[in-house]
Amino acid sequence: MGRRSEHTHEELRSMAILTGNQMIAEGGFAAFSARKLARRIGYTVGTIYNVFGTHECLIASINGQTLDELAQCVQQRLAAGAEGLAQLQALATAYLDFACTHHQRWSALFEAPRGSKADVPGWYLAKREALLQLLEAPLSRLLSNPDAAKLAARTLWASIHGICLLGLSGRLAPSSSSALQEMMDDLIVNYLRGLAYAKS
Amino acid sequence: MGRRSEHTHEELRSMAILTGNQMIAEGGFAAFSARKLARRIGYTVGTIYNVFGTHECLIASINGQTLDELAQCVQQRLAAGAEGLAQLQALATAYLDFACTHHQRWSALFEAPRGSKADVPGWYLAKREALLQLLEAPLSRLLSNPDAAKLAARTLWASIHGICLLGLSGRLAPSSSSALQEMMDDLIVNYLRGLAYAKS
DNA sequence: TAAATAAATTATACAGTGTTTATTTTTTTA
DNA sequence: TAAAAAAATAAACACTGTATAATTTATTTA
Repeated sequence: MGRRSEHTHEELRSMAILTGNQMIAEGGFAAFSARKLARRIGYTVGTIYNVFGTHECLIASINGQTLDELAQCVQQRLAAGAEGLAQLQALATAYLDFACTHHQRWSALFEAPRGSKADVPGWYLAKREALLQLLEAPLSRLLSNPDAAKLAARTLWASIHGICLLGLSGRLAPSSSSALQEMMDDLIVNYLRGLAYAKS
Repeated sequence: MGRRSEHTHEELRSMAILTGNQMIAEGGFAAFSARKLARRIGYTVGTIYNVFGTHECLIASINGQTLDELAQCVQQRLAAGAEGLAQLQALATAYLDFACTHHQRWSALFEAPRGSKADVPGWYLAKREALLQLLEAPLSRLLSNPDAAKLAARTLWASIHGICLLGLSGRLAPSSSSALQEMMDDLIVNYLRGLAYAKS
């Protein structure tokens, strides 16, 4: 079979991203392969490589979709209108909730074999940076010093991430959802209280 | 070639673990494969499977060695005699230093494709638990409530881990060693101060 | 409209991988 | 010395990502 023109380039692209995410959601990152994906959308590996170029870029595209949904989830919860500490807690909770609900897909964000630093697409880095900004904004309102806010955002971001990662991968003793929620609150409440008392 | 008896079972075991760690240190987890390992120690894949049973168990054995060295590193720094906050900072610094120095091997601890929860060897879980205990001990001395100490240990452990992971994998904007050290101190100092003021 | 060109899809091949099985060689045992 | 057990290999299986050549269709050109 040769050229068929049943789907445009963009259609193929979104079909692949959708199906890829389904595969990961069903069987985890390990259950994903370009060949299986191609078979599921009724095409061949070659077509996949025609559209995405390389395996790494294919995965980045699939994970990019997950990042988008994650960002949307967090942003939505932020719009609920909490302020200060409560806002940060809401943010962490939203992140944790998403990671729990879309366990496999969220894990896949970090299971992609990392090649050289440069071949992660720029638009993917931008999506990640946007998420970090969501955390930095409320911290800037809480802390007067902008540099301190930047540092606090990165520290909190990495810590929140660590709790999710170790918790959801079962590398931490009690990894029930509520136990993780408790750790999240513990982290944010105490870290922020520490920051507040640092001024005096 | 059949049986040769040039090396005992235990010798083969340690040869494989040593060489496996070398391979990971040189080219990262992606550069590792059972076949290459076998070739490097002058044997065949079959022999590797004879000794370790499965790929997952082989990797657990290699990573177990890394965990041992990590624990030794941390314990050594703990013996330096700091107390309280300084002791926790020393612990985090030791962890970060090890992760920096043995970047690839440390990363490999978390890059192993995770199968079902049950097929991680029990002795491997024990090694991890021992590391967590190193953190819980000084916290127990700092906090009167034992449950609070347990929670604090897990929260801190996961957070320290998150900073290392995101930092060393380049998923955080400035990932220089000193920047990570700054984040570590930021986390520990403020989190503990928050805990201290919680009592009053 | 007919021919030439470009584009998309597949088929095929290559070098890997983890894993299993049968086979061969060596050592130990009886 | 003969039989049994152990250790190592070779070969095969079903995969994987990737690259290239061949084929079919659509588009453009003459």
